[in-house]
Amino acid sequence: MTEDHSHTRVVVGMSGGVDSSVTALLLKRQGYDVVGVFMKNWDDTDENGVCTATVDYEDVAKVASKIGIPYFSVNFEKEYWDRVFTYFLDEYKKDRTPNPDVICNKEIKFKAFLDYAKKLGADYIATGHYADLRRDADGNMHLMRAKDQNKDQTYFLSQLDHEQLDKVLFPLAHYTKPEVRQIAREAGLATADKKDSVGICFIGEDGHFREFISHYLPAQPGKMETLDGKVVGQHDGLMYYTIGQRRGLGLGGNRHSNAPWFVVGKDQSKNVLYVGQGYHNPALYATHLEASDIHWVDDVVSRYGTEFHCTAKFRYRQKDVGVSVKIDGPQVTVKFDEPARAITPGQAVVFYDGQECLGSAIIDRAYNESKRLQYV
RNA sequence: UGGGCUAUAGCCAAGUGGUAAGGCAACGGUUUUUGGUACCGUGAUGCGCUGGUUCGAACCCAGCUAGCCCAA
Repeated sequence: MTEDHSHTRVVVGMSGGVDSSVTALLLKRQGYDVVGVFMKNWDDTDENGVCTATVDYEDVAKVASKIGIPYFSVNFEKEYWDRVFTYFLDEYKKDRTPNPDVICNKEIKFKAFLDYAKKLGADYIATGHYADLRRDADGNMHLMRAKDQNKDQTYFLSQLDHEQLDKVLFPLAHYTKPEVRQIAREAGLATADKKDSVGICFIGEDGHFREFISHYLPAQPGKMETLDGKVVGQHDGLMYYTIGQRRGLGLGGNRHSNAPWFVVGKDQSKNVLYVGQGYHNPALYATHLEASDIHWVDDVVSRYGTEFHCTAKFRYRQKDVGVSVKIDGPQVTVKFDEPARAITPGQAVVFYDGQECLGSAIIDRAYNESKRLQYV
């Protein structure tokens, strides 16, 4: 039996990429009243007056026309600047490594955009995220990993709550990326073979990370030292480096070792970047961490109590590992079953119970047994 | 200014007469809705300089230059 969705309005966040294009297509085919909306969150007009968002919006127009849905764009530059970009800069000022996309989803795509869609009379919003949803017997929505485990994006959605998710559809939940592209090709969508976008939306894909931040924050060069205090080079500013980073140090091998160098710590008060050789450098391994800004999709405490075992990942596209969680008010302590590498302040620690994404917190500190690791 | 040692790509470093390994860095690419990581690819017509021996030298010889060590 096919349900009649013709009176259910879904506003699709269309980025001009293949994923959101197919999202709109699938919903249209299912008979929903689909409206495509392009979110403009950043003014990326370059010195030539060309704006890549314009190109993306043109792709949205082509796809929407092909599918046969109305479309338009909405501007969230102000909200994005205030809620995402300001946070982004504040974190870098603290020499931490923020994850703006997690906040963007929380504050813009599933808040500002959701509110906006409601005003348009939307029953749901939909995005091209690879994630799944499951409603339990009590009617509460749960965030689940996508069928395509390789593309699963629940990491970035981990700060949403079930009330937000109640109004969301993820049509790509059970499709793999290759299938999505195939659908797009068969439907003749202009974005079928468009390259996936990567990188922070406001920085672009060309890896101009340093140059970009230098426009907003003053860089303060200093020394690179080994943990035993030997000066081995100069750094361009602590904010440009993240824990576990290899490239960009410019340090070569020496008579003692030809192993690659990695960032193994920072000391903001001394403006020193600590570096060490070897991927498995002991200074990169932690046994537990402390995090704040805890956000649970559902009421985890009533389900598991304040102490429980689950799995977690500390960076996107990393396999999750077993952890013991202890919640203490606004703080959470996460102890790893096995030592974990490059636990970085500012990044999200995302919790899972099997296929379900429970929520996340933002990492503040990492420890190796009783010793706090010097990471900021 | 007596003796000894070493001088090979940005940094380490193989190679001791037959036509320049490898690692690190750097650069390019793949992966990736964060920054990264990982993976793949790219380097010396030349081995401190100048001569010599040899069919042929980074490798042998001489001189020079630089650095290190030991004696003073």
